[in-house]
Amino acid sequence: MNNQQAVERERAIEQASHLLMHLSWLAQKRFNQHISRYGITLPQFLALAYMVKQQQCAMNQLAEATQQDAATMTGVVDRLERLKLVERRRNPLDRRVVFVIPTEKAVELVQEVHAARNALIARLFESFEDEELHMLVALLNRLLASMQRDQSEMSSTDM
Amino acid sequence: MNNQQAVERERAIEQASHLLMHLSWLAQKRFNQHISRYGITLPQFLALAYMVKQQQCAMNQLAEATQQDAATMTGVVDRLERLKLVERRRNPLDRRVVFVIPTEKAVELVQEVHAARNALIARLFESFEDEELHMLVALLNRLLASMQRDQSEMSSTDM
DNA sequence: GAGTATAATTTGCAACGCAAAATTTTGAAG
DNA sequence: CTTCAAAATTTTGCGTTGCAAATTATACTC
Repeated sequence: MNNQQAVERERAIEQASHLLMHLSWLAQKRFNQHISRYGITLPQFLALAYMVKQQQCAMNQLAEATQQDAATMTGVVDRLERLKLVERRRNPLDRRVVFVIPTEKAVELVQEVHAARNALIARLFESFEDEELHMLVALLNRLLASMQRDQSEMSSTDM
Repeated sequence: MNNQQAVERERAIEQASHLLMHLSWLAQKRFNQHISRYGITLPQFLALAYMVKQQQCAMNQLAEATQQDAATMTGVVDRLERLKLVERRRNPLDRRVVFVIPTEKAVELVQEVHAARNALIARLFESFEDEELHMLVALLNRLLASMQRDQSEMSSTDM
């Protein structure tokens, strides 16, 4: 009954907790491994992918969007610049802000990585029925939204 | 029909691919943030948690279980030792191997972190019905298994 | 025009991650 | 018993991330 259900839910939470940690650890290792073949790192790729989607963005946004510290972002963009994957350009309207712009090479790279990544993920889901896959995607979307909400609460309440 | 379904599946794979990357990035940031309050890092915690479960293990196993390089593991264990969270002890039967043993302090720490983490995760799932939560756990379990299989294939075929 | 806020960068330090070399110990073959 | 290859761990060295604190350049406000 009610009590029984509460116990079961708690057990499920525990499992979910462990699963999420383990899974995110493994997934990240795997993604990193995959991306390193293209000569860049995961933080670099995340920044690059966001830029390609936005066409152009300030260091500011970039740091917030990828959840990286501004100081860290400077270093990441430095390395991307060295690799000729991005260009920095000051905003003439407000010379404090720096726009970062992906090069052609970067756009191609991101597409390539995405395609390869999708192939990799497709293999993982081979044993999943269409329905299960869709269900999982829907649930993960909600979880992600929940995490993002949590994150913004965190930063607004300042801990 | 069939074609239609294939297209939809492909789209779902794409979403899943992006979701997994984004989610694992966020989750890891969040876990790290959470764990750093206890004065240790995520790699350190993963090693610690595994040790506590096993009571005792070789550097070897520890590295494999946590998917970290043996050389990296040495450093991680060094720091845990400095924090008095583990002890190193050579195996008398084979003096090449080093057993790592968690201290009392470590056992308590792991429990504490787990409890706090569960509370954190419980908040994330507040809007999930019991049924949805169980469904997600089941699906994630399968995904994890799939990833682990993939991982071992990777290492056996050496890329 | 002085003072404050904002965007980015710099500096400095600790932890990973990983390749390559070195060390210690084991086990097997001659 | 000696020699030599294999195994477990550590060391060395280098690049990247992560983050706190200080700095710089620019914009905005009074």
